[in-house]
Amino acid sequence: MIKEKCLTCDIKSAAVGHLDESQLRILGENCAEASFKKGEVIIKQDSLSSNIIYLKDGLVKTSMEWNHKNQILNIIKAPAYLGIPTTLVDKVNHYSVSALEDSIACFIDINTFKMLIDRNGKFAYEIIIHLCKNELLQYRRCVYRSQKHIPGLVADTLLFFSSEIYMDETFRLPIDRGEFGDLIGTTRETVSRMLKEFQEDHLIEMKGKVVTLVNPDRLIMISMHG
Amino acid sequence: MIKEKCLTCDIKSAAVGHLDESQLRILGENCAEASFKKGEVIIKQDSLSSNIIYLKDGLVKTSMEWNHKNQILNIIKAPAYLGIPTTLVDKVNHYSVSALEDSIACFIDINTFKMLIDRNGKFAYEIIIHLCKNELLQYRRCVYRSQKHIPGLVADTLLFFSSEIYMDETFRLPIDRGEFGDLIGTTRETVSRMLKEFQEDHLIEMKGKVVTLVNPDRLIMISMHG
DNA sequence: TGATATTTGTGAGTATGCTCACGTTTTTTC
DNA sequence: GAAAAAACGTGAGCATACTCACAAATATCA
Repeated sequence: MIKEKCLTCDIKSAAVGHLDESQLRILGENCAEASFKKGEVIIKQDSLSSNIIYLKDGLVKTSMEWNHKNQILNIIKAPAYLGIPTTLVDKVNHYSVSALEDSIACFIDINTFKMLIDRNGKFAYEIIIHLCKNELLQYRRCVYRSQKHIPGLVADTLLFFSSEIYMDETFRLPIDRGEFGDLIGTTRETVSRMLKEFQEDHLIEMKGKVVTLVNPDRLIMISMHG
Repeated sequence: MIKEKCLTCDIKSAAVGHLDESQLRILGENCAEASFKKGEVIIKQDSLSSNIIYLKDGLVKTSMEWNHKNQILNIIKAPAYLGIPTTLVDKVNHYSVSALEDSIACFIDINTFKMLIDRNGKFAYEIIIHLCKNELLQYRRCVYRSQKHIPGLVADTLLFFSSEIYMDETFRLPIDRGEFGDLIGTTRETVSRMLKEFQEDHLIEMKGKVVTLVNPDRLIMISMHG
C-alpha cells in the first residue's frame, strides 16, 4: 500500500521519528520518491520550489552561481534534508542541488511540512536543531575558506571525504578538479598542482580518481596550520 | 510587576507574538534583561552558554576567532535573536557577540525556550523561518566574500550600513578599519587604501567616522561587478 | 574501435592584496 | 590639558594564487 510508505520506511529522519501513526500516514500521502543519476540536477537555482526534499540515498552537492562563477556550498550524504531554507523562506530556489552519485530523494509537500511543524513540537525541534548545526558548520567553513591557504583547504577537503563521507582512507573522489576548486574557492589548475605536490610529498596516492591518504596525520597538521 | 515584563513588552519578536498569555508569563519569569556598553562582550567564544539572547535595542557583531585571526560573521541590529544555534546545538559558544553600540539584551533560559518550541507550533515556525533566512544570507555572504574583489566588498559594506542598518546615506561607521577588514576578509591597510580611493573618485565623503554616500548608484555598480 | 569531448597537467607571466615598517592623527585617561 | 594609547595613512617589496595557452590523458559515444 503506497500510503504506508513512510510508516514502513526504515531510514526515517530524527524528526520523522517523532511523528505518530496518523501524521506518518499524512506524510506518506503527500510525498513522492524520485531517483536521480549522477550529474542530474535535483534543485535548480532560480527555479520555483514547493517541496522539501529528504535525501534517502546518495550524495549531492549544493551550489550557488554568481557572475558566471560557481561555488559549492556543501556536500551532503544521505540521509539528510535538502532545501529547507530555500523552500520555506520564499518560493524561489537560492541555490542548486545536484547528484554526485546516484541518489534517491523524497519530495515532501511544503504545506504538509509546515503542518507537521505546527502540530508536532518534537518534529519542529529536530528541524531547528538540524538548521542550527548547519549554520554552525557554515560559519566554520566560511572562516576557513577565507583564512586558510590552498594547502590547508585541499587537506581539509581530502580529510572531509575520508572521514565524513566515505569512512575510509581510500576513496573515489566524486568531484573533478574544477568542482574541487569551486568547493574551496580556487581554480582547477591550482588544485591540480596542489594534489601533485601532496603526491610528491607522499601524503597521498592517486590512481585516476581513487585517492589514498597515506599520511593523514600530516594532512591534519597542514589543515590546522592553514 | 516584574513577571509581566514580557506581557507588556512592545518590541516582541514575531515568534513571541504567537504566545498566549500564560506562555508570555512563563517567558517573563525565565528571562532577564541586561544592558551593554559599546565594546562589551555579550557572548564569548568557547565559554559555556545556557541562554538564548533577544537583542531588544542596539547593534552587535558576531565573530569567530581562528588561528589568532578574527572574522566578523554578521552585524545585527535590534530587534533580533542572538546565539540560537550556538546555544541549542551544544553548550559551548562557537562564536562571540559584542556590542558595537550601547545595547539591551534579554537572556532567555534555554529550557523555557525549548518548552515554547515544543508547545507552540507557530512560535517554532517563526524560529525556523528566522534560522532559514539567516542561512540563506550566510550563503550569499560567503559566496561574495570569496568571489568579489576588495572594491566590491567595500562597496557592499558601505551600502549595507546605509540601507540595512541606518537607512540613511550619511551615517557613523560603527567599526574601525581593522574590523572592516575582518568583516570582508582583508587587512586594515587595504581598507584604508580603498576608502581613500573611493573618496578620491567622489563616491563617498568621510569626516572622521562619518560617511556620506555621494554616489550610491556607482557603488551599486562596483558591488555588482565585484 | 575509432573519433570526439571532457578532464587534467604544466609553464610563464602577472595582478591583487599582504606584510612590514614607520609616521601621523585621533581618542582616551588621568 | 598633557601623556599615553589606540587608530589610521602610506610606501616598498613580496608572495600567493590567477590567467592564459596548449599539450596530454582519459572518458564517452557512435
